[in-house]
Formats: sequence, structure tokens, C-alpha cells
Amino acid sequence: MPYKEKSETDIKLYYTIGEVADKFGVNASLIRFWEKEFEALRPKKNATGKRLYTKTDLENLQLVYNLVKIEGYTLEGAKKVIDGKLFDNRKDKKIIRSLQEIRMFLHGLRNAIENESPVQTPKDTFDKYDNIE
Amino acid sequence: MPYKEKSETDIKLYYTIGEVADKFGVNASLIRFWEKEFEALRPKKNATGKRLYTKTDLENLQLVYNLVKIEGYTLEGAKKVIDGKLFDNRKDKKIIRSLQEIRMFLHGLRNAIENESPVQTPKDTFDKYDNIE
DNA sequence: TCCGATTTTTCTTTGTAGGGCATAATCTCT
DNA sequence: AGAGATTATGCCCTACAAAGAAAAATCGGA
Repeated sequence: MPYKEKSETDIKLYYTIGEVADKFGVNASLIRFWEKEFEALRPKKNATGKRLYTKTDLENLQLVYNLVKIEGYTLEGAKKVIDGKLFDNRKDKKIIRSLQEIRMFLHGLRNAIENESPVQTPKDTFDKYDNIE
Repeated sequence: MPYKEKSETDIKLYYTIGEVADKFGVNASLIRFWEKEFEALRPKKNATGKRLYTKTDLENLQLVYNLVKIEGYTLEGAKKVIDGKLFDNRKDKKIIRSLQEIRMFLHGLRNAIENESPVQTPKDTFDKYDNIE
């Protein structure tokens, strides 16, 4: 049994770089190159230095792939996104502000209903949005 | 009076490429280069071919500047964003879905209030969020 | 206030550093 | 023998900047 360790239910634990490259339709050299650029893309290696990719490694790779190949970020831009230094831009800000205003309004509304009216209040529906941002 | 036309209240209508370049802290050649890449960045020109930038031109330029210089998009990536082919990614999707659920809930709530209760309904407050996305 | 001289700004065209990989050569492991 | 590793090198665009010419703005003297 090589590096594709299998459990009794035949679930693959590790992927080789060739398999990963095929999955994403890219050259293996690109995966090695990105590895130098992104800390999140450094897989475990076996005793002889062969790369062993886990599901989590694949997810990280998918994120980088989406940012760079689909959305059109530069490598530096993708790093910024991954480091969470951005996101709060453009439309996002407006949307979040809208959500906050709505939440405030809903809280006020709930208080009004609870204090003045015998109507059944859908409490959990309100609470559902309390930790959105 | 040159290209900086002024109204009686001294409001500038057009900016030269040099002024624009200074505002953004970039080389004028970059502005000309971007002009070839982005349709939205083609300002009006006077009879001799000199570029005349309006406020709107500056806003468009600001958008491109943010995407390319702040967020780290490639020029192609920035084009995609501007053409609205993307945006619906990552966190955004969840936020929009939340907004839509809230809107549906609010509409239901408004109907309930209007039909069953003599409470004053803040109609415009609801309507305010009707065209968010 | 008009004219020429000088400086500044803009134009278009051309040049280029480096970002983003791929390929080549060589070696190792299995 | 086939896949993977490392290192070096090659290379094509992307993303601008620089160069050179032309036009516009500023200034100084008559």
C-alpha cells in the first residue's frame, strides 16, 4: 500500500501531487510554485519528501484556485484576502450596514410587541440573525 | 479661460489628466493605459484631443483603482467584477441570502400587522430595503 | 495687450522589469 | 519504469514607465 492509506471503509486519506494536479486541471509545477507563495498550501511530507495532501489541503488549494484562476486576483491580492485583511469593501459594507439597521429595527419592534401586545412573537426568528457580523 | 471651465460659483467641471494623476498619486501614463483596458475610463476629449475628466470619470477611476491597487485584482479580474460577472462569492452569498430571508419575513409580518392589528405600520421602513439586491 | 521665449503639460509610441508560471536536467524512491 | 523531488533556467505576457514630439500655459518686454 503506497501513500494512499485506506481505512477499512476505503476512504482515501492522502492524495499525491499528481492526483491533485489532475483534479484541478493544472500542472504539478504550479502546485509546487504556489506552495512557495502560500503558507496554507504546505502539505505534510513522508519520510522521503513526497507530498501528502489531505482533504483540508485540497480545500485550501481550492480557495487559492478560485481567487487566482476564477476571480482574477493576483497572487499578492489572494494573500491579502486569505489573511483577512480585506473583504470589508464595496457593496459588502453597504449590505452589512443594512443588516445592522434592520437588526436594530427588529429589536425595537420586538420590544414594542412584547411590551404592548399579546401577539405571539417569533423570537427565534429574530435571534437567528444576531451573530451575522 | 482654458479647460478648467468654471461656473459662477466656481465649481470645476473638468479635470486634466495631470490633476487626476496627482489626486490618485499615480503616473499619468497609467491612467492612459487603463483607459485602453476599461471602457468605463474613456473621458471626453476637447477639440485638440486633450482629455477632460468629469466627477463621474473620477468615480469610475476610483473603482478601478480600488480593485487593482487596493484589493489586488488583475486587470482582467477587475473587468469581471465591473461587468458584474462575479461578486456572488464567498461570504457575500450568505449575507444576501440572509437579507432575502429577512425581507420575506418582514413582508409576512407587515401583512399580518395590516390585516389583524390597528397598530401603526412603519411602511416606508420596510420599503426601504426592497431593492437592496 | 500683443509677441516671442521659456517652461510646463499632454500627446502617442516604444521600451522593459518582473509576475507567473513551464520546461529541462538530474536524482531518489518504490 | 514511472512518479515525484529539487534546482536552474527560460520565457511569455502583464502592467506599467520612459522618451520624444507637440501643444498649452506662463512670463517679460515693448
